[in-house]
This record gives sequence, structure tokens and C-alpha cells, in this order.
Amino acid sequence: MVHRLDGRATWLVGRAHLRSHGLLQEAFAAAGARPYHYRLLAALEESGPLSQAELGRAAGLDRGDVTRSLDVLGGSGLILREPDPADRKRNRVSITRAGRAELYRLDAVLTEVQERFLAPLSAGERAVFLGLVARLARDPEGAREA
Amino acid sequence: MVHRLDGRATWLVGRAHLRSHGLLQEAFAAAGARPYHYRLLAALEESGPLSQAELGRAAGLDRGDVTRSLDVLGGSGLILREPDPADRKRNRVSITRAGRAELYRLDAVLTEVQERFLAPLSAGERAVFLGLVARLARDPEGAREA
DNA sequence: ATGTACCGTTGGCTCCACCAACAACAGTGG
DNA sequence: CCACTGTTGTTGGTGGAGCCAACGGTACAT
Repeated sequence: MVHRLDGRATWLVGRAHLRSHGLLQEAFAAAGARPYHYRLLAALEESGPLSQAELGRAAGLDRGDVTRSLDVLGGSGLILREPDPADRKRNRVSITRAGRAELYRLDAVLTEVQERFLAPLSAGERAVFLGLVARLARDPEGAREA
Repeated sequence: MVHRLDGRATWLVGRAHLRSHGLLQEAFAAAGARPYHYRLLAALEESGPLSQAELGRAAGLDRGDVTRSLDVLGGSGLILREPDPADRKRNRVSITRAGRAELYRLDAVLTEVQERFLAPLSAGERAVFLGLVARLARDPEGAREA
């Protein structure tokens, strides 16, 4: 392989992501869902009914992608999209009973994927890794390096 | 944000990758190059002349993507592609003097990106992180290497 | 009433990874 | 010699994920 990349953090993170994403994709596809859908259902369940723009900000999705994903979720009866009577330019999106059930089902899928992804590490190592990668994941906005 | 994802390794790795990839993309674009090109030049410099299929396996690229990337690299004079006299179905690809210079230039860019990406971590933490993420990056099944 | 800002929708884009088909070619066993 | 198998390079796609621009509709402060 390419020795020059062996110790590069960006390379290793990319490869780890490839494996992680592959596992996730496979598991979600087998469950008939997509990561976007999970994120939206989770945001809805945790925050209660939201407008689509709020939902996008909560789940980290583009407004347009929210629209398209909700089309699918609504078609499956997992969410309810109704015009907001207080502001007619908004939609009020809420999770349905079926949506909650789906979310819980996917929670289990996600948990199982974590286990497979983290299999190479011991419990202690996992905790260390999670702490470090969380700091690398946060966008250091305003963080000025002295 | 979605509280449910905060501690998920797959989520954090995905977010870290997003930041990493963004930094890399930005820096390489400013340098007029692409990650694929760097990988190919690096593989060529480390292994010497290769066929395109070998090159793809060394750099982890699809054969088709190798073909298209070499079109660009060849057009810039960074690699030389000539028919292999010993096997007429192969191309013998080698890195040129200009290609080496480009590779070294991109090495510096890459190094600078590492620094920005890893900025949130101390030197000791970086070493720990690299060790752990390297183990997560390796595909635990199959993947037999020579 | 007018301007500004937001909303949802649609249509597009880039990047990365991957797959399928094809003709050309090499090496094999018969 | 012939047929078969496998590889190579090329072309033409697929798909997910993230993102941006433009549009018409709506709310609200001025």
C-alpha cells in the first residue's frame, strides 16, 4: 500500500469512515432505512414537532434534503407533515407512533453496528477513542491556535 | 442537535471525516490537485513503475478511476504511460521528474492539513488517537496483504 | 406598501466509491 | 493448433452524502 499515508490522520480517519459507513449502510439497507431517515426521526423524537427548516438545523441536513427525505418518511407513515396554522409558510412535522417504533428498531440496529465497528478495541480503548474523536469531530469555530 | 448520536462511534467518525475531508479538499483544491492524484503519485514513487491495475490495487482505486485520473496526470506531464513491451495488454506507468516535484509539494500540503486537523489534540493524544484509529481503519475480515 | 427575511420545493452540482460490459491480449490444457 | 480462462484498459454508468441557487409563497417591521 502507500506507506506515505500510513500515519496520516486524515487518511486513517477516511479509511475508518469507509469501514464504518459500509457497516452502517449495509445494516440500514437490510433494515430498509437510510441514515438520513434515522437522523430525522431522532431529531423529531427528541425535540418534538418542528418546522422543516428547524428540523434540518437540528439534524444537520440541508433544507432540500429534508424535503425529499420527508417525502419518503411521510409516504411510509412515519412522520406527519401538516401546514402550520400559525405560519402558513411553514410545515409542522411530527413523528407518528409508527415512526417511533421504527426509530426504536433502528436504534437497535445502530447499537449492533457500533459493536461490530468497535470490535477491534477493548472497552477502555473505546472510551478513550470516543473522547478523542469527539474533539476532532467538533468544528473548532472560533478556536484560534496560538 | 441529535442527542442520540452524541456517543455513537459511527456518527463521530463520520463527523470527523467530514471535517478532515473538508480541510483536505480545500487545501488540495487550492494547490490544484485532488486526493486521487496524490495517492497515485505516491504509489508510483514508492513502488516504481506499475501497470494500471497494479497501481489501482496499490492505491486502493478502482481500475476505471485509475484510467481517468491518469488521463489528467498524463496531460500535466506528471506521469508517463507507455505500452508494456512484455505484455501488450498492459500499460507501464511511471512517475516523471515533474510528478515527483508535485508529489513533494503535495506532501507539504498534506502535512499542513494534518496539523490543522489534529489541532484540538496534544502531541500525546495524537499518538494515542492514531494508534486506535489505525486499528479501526483496518478491515478485520479478508484483506490479506502481501 | 414596501422591503427584508424566512420557508418549502425543485433542480442541479461535486466528490468518492463502485460495478458492468467490452475488446484486446496472455497463458493454459487439450 | 484451438478453445478456454483470466487479466487489462477503457467506457459508461450507479449511488450516497453534502451542498448551493433559484423560485414562489409568506410573515413582519418599517
